[in-house]
Amino acid sequence: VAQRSASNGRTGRPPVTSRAEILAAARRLIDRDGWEKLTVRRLAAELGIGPTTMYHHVRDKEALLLLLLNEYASQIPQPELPGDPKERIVTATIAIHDALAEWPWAAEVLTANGFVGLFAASSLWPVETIIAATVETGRTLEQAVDVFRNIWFYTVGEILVQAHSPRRAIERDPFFTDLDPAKTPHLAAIGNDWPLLATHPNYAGGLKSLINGLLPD
Amino acid sequence: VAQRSASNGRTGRPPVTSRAEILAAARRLIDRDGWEKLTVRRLAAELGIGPTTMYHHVRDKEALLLLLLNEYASQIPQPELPGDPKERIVTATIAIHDALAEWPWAAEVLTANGFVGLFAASSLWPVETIIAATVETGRTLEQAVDVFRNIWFYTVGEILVQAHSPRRAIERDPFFTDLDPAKTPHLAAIGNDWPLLATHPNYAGGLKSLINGLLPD
DNA sequence: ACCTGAACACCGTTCAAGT
DNA sequence: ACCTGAACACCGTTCAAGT
Repeated sequence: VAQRSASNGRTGRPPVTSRAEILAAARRLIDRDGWEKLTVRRLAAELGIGPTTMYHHVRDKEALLLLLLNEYASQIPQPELPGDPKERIVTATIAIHDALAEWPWAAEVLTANGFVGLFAASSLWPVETIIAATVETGRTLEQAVDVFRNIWFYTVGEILVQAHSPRRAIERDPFFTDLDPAKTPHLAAIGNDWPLLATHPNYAGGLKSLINGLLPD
Repeated sequence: VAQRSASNGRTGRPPVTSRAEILAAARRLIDRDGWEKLTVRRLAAELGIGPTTMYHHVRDKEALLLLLLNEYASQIPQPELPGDPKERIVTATIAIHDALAEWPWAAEVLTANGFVGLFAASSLWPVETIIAATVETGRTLEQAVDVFRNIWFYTVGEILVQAHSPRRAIERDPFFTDLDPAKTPHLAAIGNDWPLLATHPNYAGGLKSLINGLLPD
């Protein structure tokens, strides 16, 4: 590589790594050790490079996360989309949801960085699909953006809450114990059953309800 | 105070601070310098105590945040609740939403810690209200918990996304510029207008749609 | 009983110097 | 052109020693 660079007309010290290698290592690190363990220094160690070399390939850590996110998002496969607009919205949304649910840190990056404006073009098909389908039902572009945003709020919330909820229901034994039944009768009745009732996830069901509420026939 | 402690039968070095003082200082710090600036060390400096004294009053930083959150949540005033169950849900939810929207870091703590199980009893009235109202519409307790969770997802998502969205629409000038109109025609058409279309917030509207979708008559 | 500073094991980032 | 280590300005937390 160094030789090629030289014959390429480029001069100076040959690179020891590249943006692509950095992104691959970051993904390896997250998959192996978890999202919290992705630090600039650990990443450098993973690559066997100096702790500050990354800064020659990526602006800073935030930019790294954004690159990582877009790389991941661009790999979300576009499913068969149904003809019915509302069903199409459901299908497209579930595709984003399931992809993000597998990589909850992605949703975290997304929230932490504001909004979809940071998505690269390659990952925008779900957004386009939802907007287009809404317009197809007779709504204006402005209303369609609104519909998308509401769906987005719901989806982000579900993923983040789910991601941080304790896996096992047993983790916090005394749940709604010692509640005053006079003030909160229902919660007192539920008591320790809350985790049981609340754990079984039904994202698709809630999503359909939301869409039906947003787009009544 | 030290003297009283002594006459109290207590011995040893008199305390220089208390849990209440720590919580008050933390809130002062957040309100003045922002949520990101709340660190154990800055908090100690704010109080004029050693950087590690906090650990004698609060288990660790996470516990501090939870205490802070519950203190804040218990201060959410309970509004007049309408008789109609669905309207009652809207009113109660908007009360939580508005309180959390003013303190977005609270929503962050809440997500970061899983779920409502961490709420102290004093802050549970909105949860109780939503569950009770849903049961009143003829649903089971299990369905009511589901309704609450869906509302919670939507609310948390809205607050977190809103909190991290850039205040001014102008911050990222080239928005959906240079999109391929063949692949994403609607987004290409929207282009730089996205921030304009997407900024005007309508939480209450989306919430009502969600509730209508979840609880059809 | 309560407080303290030193210390540990980390962060992200800048920058002058080196190849 | 690219890489490096030292350095800066921080974190949260533990713990022995002090009052």
